Amino acid sequence: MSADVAARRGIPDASVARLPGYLQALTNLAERGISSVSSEELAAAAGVSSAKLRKDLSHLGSYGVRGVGYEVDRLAYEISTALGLTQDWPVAIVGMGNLGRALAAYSGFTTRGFNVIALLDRDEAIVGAPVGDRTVRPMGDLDALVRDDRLAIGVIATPADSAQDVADRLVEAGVRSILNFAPCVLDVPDDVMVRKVDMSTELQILAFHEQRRTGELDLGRTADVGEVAL
Amino acid sequence: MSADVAARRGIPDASVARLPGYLQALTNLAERGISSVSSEELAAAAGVSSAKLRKDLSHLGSYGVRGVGYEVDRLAYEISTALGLTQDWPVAIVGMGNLGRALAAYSGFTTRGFNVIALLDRDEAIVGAPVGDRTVRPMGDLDALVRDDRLAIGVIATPADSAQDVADRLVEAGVRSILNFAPCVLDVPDDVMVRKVDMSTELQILAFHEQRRTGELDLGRTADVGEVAL
DNA sequence: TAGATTGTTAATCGATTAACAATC
DNA sequence: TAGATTGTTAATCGATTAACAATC
Repeated sequence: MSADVAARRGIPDASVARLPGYLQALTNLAERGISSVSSEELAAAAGVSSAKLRKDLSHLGSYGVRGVGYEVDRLAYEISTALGLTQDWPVAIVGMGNLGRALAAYSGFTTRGFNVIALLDRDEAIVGAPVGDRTVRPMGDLDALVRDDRLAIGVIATPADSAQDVADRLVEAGVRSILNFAPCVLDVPDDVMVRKVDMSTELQILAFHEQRRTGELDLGRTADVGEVAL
Repeated sequence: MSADVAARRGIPDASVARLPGYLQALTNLAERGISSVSSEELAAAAGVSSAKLRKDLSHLGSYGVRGVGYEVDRLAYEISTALGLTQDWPVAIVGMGNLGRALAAYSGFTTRGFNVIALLDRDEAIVGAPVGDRTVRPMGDLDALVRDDRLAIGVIATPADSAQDVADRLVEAGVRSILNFAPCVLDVPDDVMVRKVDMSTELQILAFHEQRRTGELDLGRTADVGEVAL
């Protein structure tokens, strides 16, 4: 199977998840005026092994030159294309609490490939209020946003207890990609993709390893004590 | 090997990453007054398969009852213990921009298992300013925080270009667990654990699938065109 | 006991890694 | 050509899944 066909078929999820990191590293190199890079160098910049990088890139096609490396601009373009970032995706943020406001102000959103076209909130008391240079809109605007502005991605920044309701409304309006910041599992149809960002989950994973670290001192003593009866 | 020993040895990373989700689902059930749950029900609540749930829990020990299920409170306690959440971990947030302020106000941080003991910023112009009911402190306070307050986890909420510098200072002060919100790779010693939360990475992954979805209409036509020569 | 559900096994699947032939 | 580095192969590793014996 040619690389071209591989690119059209499925790129492994694990590879897709690393492409943004490569793109970021390449953008960084370009800003520093570097025009060519080896897999070894790019892998180091992205924090992965060079074998993994080359394997990942091989799913996109063959854009390197043996003995030389990759042209930074070219590879960045190819990854952007693969990720679908050559067009701007309209994004709406729902929930104008602390987090929602921070996300609305976050420049990373508005840069490459995304365009925050609306801020919404369920609470009528907040609707109409200004947030940055935008005005908070009611949930009822969702249908029009999907229809008229091709809204594709919904960001949920509400508390957990209203997240499912917001998700239902997004799906009903026709949004099929959701980024969920609320600490809860969303129930959506199979054709809707949800990705979750959860800070407390990440902290808990850190706590696990931190505890393991401090607990290690005791292991030598407890390891041969034998099993503890239930 | 007994389950007890398995728990003391390594729990697979993939399992550890799912434990917070189980804990969340269990907390939810407890709040709704449900005291017993089967693997099938809990798995549905956490959004995983029941086989995966049972396999994950088996790494912790044997806390279910065959033919009955799991006691909600007991299992929540065991997972909390495994994750190291029976103690409070002191956390410092570095970077008091939009995101840092939102994180400082985020209640999810202050609840179960974590305690935000300090907000810091590199910028002397911000140091001393109030954020919520706290005062922004200078980076120089890090050593004292680690020494006197057992600071264990550092949250980096700075722009990408100062994140590495902040990470260096955290490591120098003795912090070995870092949650990085800046969109960049951090270079740290092997014994320091970094987890990354990156919203634009998540958006880009959504864009990939969104693009694939809309591109699917063309696949029937292009699939049998044959290979495109490089 | 009969029914239900866990904990574990073994098979499958997908991802990672090392090594190297291809080739610039 | 000689040196360097890609793209790919094959081996290894770890994670997922289905099935079921153990047992409440």
